[in-house]
Amino acid sequence: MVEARTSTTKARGEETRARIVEAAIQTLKREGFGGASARAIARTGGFNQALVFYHFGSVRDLLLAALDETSARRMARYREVVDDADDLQELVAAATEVYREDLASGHIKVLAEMIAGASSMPELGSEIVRRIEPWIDFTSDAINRVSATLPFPMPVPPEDAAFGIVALFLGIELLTHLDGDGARSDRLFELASQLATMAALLFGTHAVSDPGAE
Amino acid sequence: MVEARTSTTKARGEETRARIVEAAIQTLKREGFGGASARAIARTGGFNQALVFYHFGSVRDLLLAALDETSARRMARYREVVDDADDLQELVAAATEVYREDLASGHIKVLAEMIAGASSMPELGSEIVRRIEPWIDFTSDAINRVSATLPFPMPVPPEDAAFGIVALFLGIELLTHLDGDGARSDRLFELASQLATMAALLFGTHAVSDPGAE
DNA sequence: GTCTATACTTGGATAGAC
DNA sequence: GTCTATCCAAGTATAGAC
Repeated sequence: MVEARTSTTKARGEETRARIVEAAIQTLKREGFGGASARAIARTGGFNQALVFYHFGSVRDLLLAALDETSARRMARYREVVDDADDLQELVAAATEVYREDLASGHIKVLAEMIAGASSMPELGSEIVRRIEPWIDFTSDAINRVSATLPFPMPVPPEDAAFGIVALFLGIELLTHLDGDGARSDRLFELASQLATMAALLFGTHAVSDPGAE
Repeated sequence: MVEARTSTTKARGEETRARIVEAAIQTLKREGFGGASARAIARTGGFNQALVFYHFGSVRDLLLAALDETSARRMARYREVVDDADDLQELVAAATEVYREDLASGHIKVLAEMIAGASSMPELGSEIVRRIEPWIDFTSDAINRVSATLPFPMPVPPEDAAFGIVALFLGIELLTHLDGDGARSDRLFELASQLATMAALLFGTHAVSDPGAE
């Protein structure tokens, strides 16, 4: 069979593809949407500029592939951490942990750059919308799950709260990477954690499943 | 005196300057940071591309001037509306009103594009930080003022809350202009308003100035 | 699949005429 | 102060050699 040779070639191609995507993510993180040209990405990854077009057809499509990749990676990680959170306090703690990782991984930065960049690239907006929906759904599900442990019905529709939280994460990312100072966002998460604890003390969490509250 | 002729020339220059700044704001709104080239801005305003460099020296400096202009305009308007708000409900109502205007005026869009664009333009970040500080201070002051009317001490430091609110506005702007659908952000503001009303019913506002609470 | 070379386009910026 | 013409740098994308 010719498969042996073909699959080796294919494997090399896939490897290169991955290197290009990784370089695109790094470049988006460090130089933003405007700095993420085929040339800049190739410089970052140490490969030839023409490879971008061979493997992805256009810079636009490479950037979307980069967003898909970082999005998939982070979604896996968020699920890991957030699915373990059974009440509001744990959920806030999980969100804090995972957000700190994101400052390093650059996922939210990549997302924010792509969203802002969409204004100057036709047909990009709708592609990005499709890629954000899963995050709003994910957040919404997490809120739903936790709200079931509250002693009173959630005063806000989970979908709206989810939209707000995703927006907040994006905004914090924009501001935090602007002055390179993470102190203010750290304090904000710290604060959220304290408020969650306070809410737990005031109202008692697990009230639904805790017979003592009845 | 030569002043008569000079002042006329100067006036024409100032007028053109204003036209260029206005065109820059429009272009930033519609085509984003990446689309706001000297040529695109000149097309929007119907003037010559070289004027950008004569009046502002560089595109970068024009964009900063545009941010200054829209920022000053919106700050004046925000003060007008927010300074009238004496309690939490009124403050939320004022914020909602003014945010709806911003969707049209494009101020937050311009700000968000500039922040994201800063990653790909050296030395831009620190200039923008300077221009955001007043907004955080303004928000912080408003929170301070309103928190004095609460029957209990604010459980969150106003500066941190202000940072969070500015971030939230930025994030909402990014998401809202992405799919061109303002329904979700509308619901979010609606929700904030309901929560403020709920808080007022539960705890009673104006408790500090209301002798009945003592 | 990867590289070099190159065609073509757009953008920042300046010189010099008006 | 404004316009035309132009230079130069950087970017997208493709052709064709390896």
